Amino acid sequence: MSQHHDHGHCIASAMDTAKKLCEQQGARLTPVRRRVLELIWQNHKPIGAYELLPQLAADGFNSAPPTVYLALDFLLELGVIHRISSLNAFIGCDQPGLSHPTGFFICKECGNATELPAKHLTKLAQALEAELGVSIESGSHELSGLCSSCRTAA
Amino acid sequence: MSQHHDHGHCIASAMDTAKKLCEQQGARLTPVRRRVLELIWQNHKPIGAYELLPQLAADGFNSAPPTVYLALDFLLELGVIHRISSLNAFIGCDQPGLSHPTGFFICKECGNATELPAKHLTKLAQALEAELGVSIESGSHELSGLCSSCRTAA
DNA sequence: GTAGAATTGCAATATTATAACCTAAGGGTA
DNA sequence: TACCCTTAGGTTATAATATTGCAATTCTAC
Repeated sequence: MSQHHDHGHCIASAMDTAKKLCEQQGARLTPVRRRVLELIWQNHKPIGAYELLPQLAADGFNSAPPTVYLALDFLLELGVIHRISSLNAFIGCDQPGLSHPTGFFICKECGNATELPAKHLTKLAQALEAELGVSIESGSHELSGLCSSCRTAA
Repeated sequence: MSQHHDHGHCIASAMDTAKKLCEQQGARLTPVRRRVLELIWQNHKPIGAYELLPQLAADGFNSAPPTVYLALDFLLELGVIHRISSLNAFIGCDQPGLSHPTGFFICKECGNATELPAKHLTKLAQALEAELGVSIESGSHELSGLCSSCRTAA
């Protein structure tokens, strides 16, 4: 993800994919759900549930915690967002719809999160399964450091 | 980690390493800190801060949250325990003292957590640094599924 | 033995997330 | 359309996790 990309495209694409997935699954992308997804995609930084609440309130939505958590649960289930547990925050998924292992790199300077290429995560999982004799069903990988832009700037 | 290993050895070894690290660094392994570490090592399952509190109380220690969080922070800093953020829980480190990338496999059946071999994690980090142009400073990998014992049992 | 630093005790509070229960809205079918 | 059923959202309360700030104590170095 470059620093100055066409972010409007990111949002449009994410909303479009969510809409399609809902249609496929007979699920409803209701106003609150749609708005939560838009808010999460307002940039590439993870956002906390309690940061979303006042923004929902500003749009006239109810702003009690269950409102946002229900919407977040729905979007997680649909696979269009992920939870970053080390930050207690949520972020849009780059590759929604594909079932894939997930992980993020979060720049400690600019705060942007980049989804990790599934290829490497799959490879790691396979190596670990072979070595440990376990069967891996899910996982999360949360890395931090400096992104390429911030490295250059520094 | 086998199901029926000599766990007394795990504990003794962990306590011994903590003591040595403290001596090296001029840090103090005070009674609360020692006890928290022992409690964390009572088995190989991650344990939450609020589960530790009543156990500390039973030993006559103060049992307000800051007590346990101060001790946990100290042990994290010393590198003898890790935090598993997807569980809001803490677990002893197998290889304390070595600076290494950390990750765990947590069995969803028995709850035991196994530390992932650093070798694979290092390799992943290198591949990601090359591909994304980032510099990785820290990370956590939290995988779940069935451990080999539970797979066999099932 | 005293000063300064580190540690602990203690009370309050912040942050994140869920439970329980009720009301309202959509959507299919007679 | 009218009805029923299911899903979604509203509301209140509370649970679970974690931190802040300050006072009191203990340790260590000098």
